[in-house]
Amino acid sequence: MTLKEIAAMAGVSVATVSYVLNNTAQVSDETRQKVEKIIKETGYRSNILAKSLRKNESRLIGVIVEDVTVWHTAYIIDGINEIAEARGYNIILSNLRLLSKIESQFEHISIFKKEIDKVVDVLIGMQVDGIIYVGMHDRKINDILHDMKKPVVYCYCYTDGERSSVRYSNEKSEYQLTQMLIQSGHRNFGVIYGLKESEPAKLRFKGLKKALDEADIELKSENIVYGNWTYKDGKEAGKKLLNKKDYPHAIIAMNDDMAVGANDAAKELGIRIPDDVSIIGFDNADIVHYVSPKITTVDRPLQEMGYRSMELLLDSISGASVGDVNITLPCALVEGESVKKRN
Amino acid sequence: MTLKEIAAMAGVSVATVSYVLNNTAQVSDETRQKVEKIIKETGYRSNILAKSLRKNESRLIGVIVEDVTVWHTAYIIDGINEIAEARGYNIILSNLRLLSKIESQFEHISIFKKEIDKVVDVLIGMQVDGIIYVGMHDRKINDILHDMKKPVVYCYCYTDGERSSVRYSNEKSEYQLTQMLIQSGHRNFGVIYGLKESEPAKLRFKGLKKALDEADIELKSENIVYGNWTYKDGKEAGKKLLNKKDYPHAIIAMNDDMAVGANDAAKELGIRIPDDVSIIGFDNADIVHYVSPKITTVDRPLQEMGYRSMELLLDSISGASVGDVNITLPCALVEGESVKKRN
DNA sequence: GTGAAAGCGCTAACAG
DNA sequence: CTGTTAGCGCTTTCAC
Repeated sequence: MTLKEIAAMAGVSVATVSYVLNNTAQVSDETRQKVEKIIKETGYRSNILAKSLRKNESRLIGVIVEDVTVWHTAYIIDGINEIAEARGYNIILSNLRLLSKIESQFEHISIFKKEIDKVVDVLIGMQVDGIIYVGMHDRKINDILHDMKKPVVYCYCYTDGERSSVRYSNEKSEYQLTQMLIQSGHRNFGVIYGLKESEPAKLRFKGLKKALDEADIELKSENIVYGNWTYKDGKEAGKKLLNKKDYPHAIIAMNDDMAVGANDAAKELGIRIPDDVSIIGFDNADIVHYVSPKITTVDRPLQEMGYRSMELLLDSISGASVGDVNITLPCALVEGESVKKRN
Repeated sequence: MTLKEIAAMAGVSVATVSYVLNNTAQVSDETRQKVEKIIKETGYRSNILAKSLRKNESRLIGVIVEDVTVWHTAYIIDGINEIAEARGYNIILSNLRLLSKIESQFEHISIFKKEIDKVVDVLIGMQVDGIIYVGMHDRKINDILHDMKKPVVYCYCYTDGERSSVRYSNEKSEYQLTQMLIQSGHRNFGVIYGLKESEPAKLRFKGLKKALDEADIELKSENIVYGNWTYKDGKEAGKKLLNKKDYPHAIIAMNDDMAVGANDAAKELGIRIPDDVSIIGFDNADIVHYVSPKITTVDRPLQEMGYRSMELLLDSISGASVGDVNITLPCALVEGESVKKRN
């Protein structure tokens, strides 16, 4: 079914049908009804490709995700999608599948420039109005889309230069969690640090250190143990921290997996959580709701990051905003049962 | 940049540029190099929209997912994506976001026919070559896309009528798990059933019953307890099953969340897993790798379901296959530490 | 109010 | 080997 056929059936010109369809000119009631009837009967749907070509705007957004199976990605896509639906945009999803391609050496992402270029080529070929790039780790990356003339927003990562980005606050969230522990009466701290070189780990440390410093609390260097974000490392770290006489009474694990590991370590050592030791995590992973006691943690605003990314992009597309905007959204405390008030 | 401009710069006709670009006619080396040079210099990318319009094929696949945040969805998308990339197709993702819209009353999905129609309208308008519909629960649904003339594949759900589908085997997998328990020497069984009306639950029950019947093992009706797939329900069910003298020595939980709940129930009752009681789950959820002991379970071939769905669809598009094909893929046993061999 | 016609960027006869 | 040209389905100016 094409416009032309509808026009023929209705005995009017293609222009008139187009007017009716888009409400773009005055059409007599009689004609309008005639045309609408035929459209309904035939189930005609206009060809968006042709329309886009003619109007030189696709209402298509390219979403490049580093890996769709990294669980935060789905929630960000969900957020992007909601705004897209409301504003009449469609999403082309490009999945780089970095996880299976590079395994753990994600820092060498620049190697994948070629693959990304390929994806971008297609997206631009599809005439997308803009691109959102969703990272699989929160970190700074090279502006992979540097030669993109159209608006770009980085989400769950960021880049140098004139590019907008949407992230969550690592530093502030860990700062607040730590403050909460301090206010609960804790003074003797242990830290289970994430991957030493990782940016979120550094930022989270900065946040907790700030809170401790402000309260004049010393953090002994032997009470800082490093792990690689995994349950296993968390358990080992927990044992190191807790298997000594003067073990810390509050453990800040930089993510939930490690917090859960430490929790299990405590159990094995016969140390009660939260009565003997309080533990907090980060991320609000599913797992914290299954373990006992539930681990107190912090929830990243994933869906919200999707909303904001899309809004930023659309503003940029419509010209409502220019230049780069860097948004850092707050995380929300999720209270579990792993923190004890001491007084 | 358009073909026309490139042609002008190279001093040839648009046809020639098109020939070079698509390798669709013999072009002299001299001309080819001249054109290629300009293309490279200008970074020209052909307009896929225009090409699709002209060729009347979009190489676009519509993927409708009931909810992208239901975790299996991401893996299926990943699988679809991999094939798409290899075969030169692009994915338009439509996310119905049913989870937030209907919460638990997903059986009333027909209400959402209107929303789905809207999505399909857009997809057809985009001239997609076919559609894959990814369910959030494994079940039979009305053929929501009944008036689609183009190929459709249902994934993680199915429908009546001439539609292809790709699923995993509930019945056979539970059958095999149960056989494994029987071979390990178990004879006294308990079942933690999922939502009574749910299809996977019924199928899984059918599978386990078949294995028990074949081995002439009786399943006492008081040893069947129902839950709603949640950790909490699993824990309650576990208590019911285990808090009596002659408790079963092997518990078949119909999913991992409930298995983990039952595992915790056992712990609270001082019953050792797997020494006193063996437990199995279903789904290979993340959680089973965190708990102690690791729960033996079964992994659904999610990525593979994505592959097969896409392959089926592409075969149908190319005319390589006609009629509906219904594929049921096997699950893979994931051995944990929750099953004891008794002899 | 309505229609004729140009043209968005591209492909593919067809002619030379 | 290369160019001319029609036309994919649509919007939009301009005329009537």
